[in-house]
Amino acid sequence: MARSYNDDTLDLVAVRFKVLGEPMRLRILNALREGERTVSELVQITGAGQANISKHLNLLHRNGLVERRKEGLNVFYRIADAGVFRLCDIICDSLEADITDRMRTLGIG
Amino acid sequence: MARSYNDDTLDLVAVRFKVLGEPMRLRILNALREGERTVSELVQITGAGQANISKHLNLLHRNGLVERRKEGLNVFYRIADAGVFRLCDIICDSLEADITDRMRTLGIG
DNA sequence: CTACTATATTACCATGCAGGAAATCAGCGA
DNA sequence: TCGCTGATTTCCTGCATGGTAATATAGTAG
Repeated sequence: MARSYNDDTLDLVAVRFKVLGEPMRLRILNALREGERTVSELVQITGAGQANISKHLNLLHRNGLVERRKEGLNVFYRIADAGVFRLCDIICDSLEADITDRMRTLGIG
Repeated sequence: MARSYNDDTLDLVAVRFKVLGEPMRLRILNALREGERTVSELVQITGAGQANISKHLNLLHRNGLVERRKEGLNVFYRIADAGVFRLCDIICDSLEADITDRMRTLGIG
């Protein structure tokens, strides 16, 4: 608790938040939740273009969120930092609390 | 644990990540850590322009991250969701682990 | 009323970036 | 070698958004 944040640290934290602030990247990470996947599999799962997925994976990799493993023609990606899902859970809790609050404010709850 | 994420949920989570993925907004939140502040105070603390801070505060407010209180000419903002700092702490831990890993890879550690 | 202050809003510019198409690279088999 | 496939990279376009200056709004004091 009570960790101190200087501007440089906040910049780094912001970068990571920004990386996670893209629906397609979250879908990719979510698809990797149960284990590693090839790029093609991720393309099929997400329905996005192959170049698009590749670029997102590159970004995720550069930011230490996924790891890669080459095997023949295929490249397998996997979650490098499971803490991501903890972040998502916290946000979901917060979102739910937010909705509950708004409903209470509106007198629905 | 093992919360399920559908696409709609991921979209909402991404929005929140995106809101937090801006250094200036993190600086604002960080400045609010010890208590409420007026817009002017935040302008002075962050060194940013007044319109800029106002817009960021508006966005933070719309997304349920800060609350406002009017008192005369001043508007006081405060943290609405302290979970934000938990998120930052998790990311910082992750960043530190990442750096440690890279140093080990380089044979420094 | 006017004048002043604190916020908010609008208009505009510049940058960043997601997405797609096409070219390129890499690895395998014939 | 050529051909095929998976993946990456490059180029381009359109949209979103951070920053700033100017304007507008709200609240206070005189």
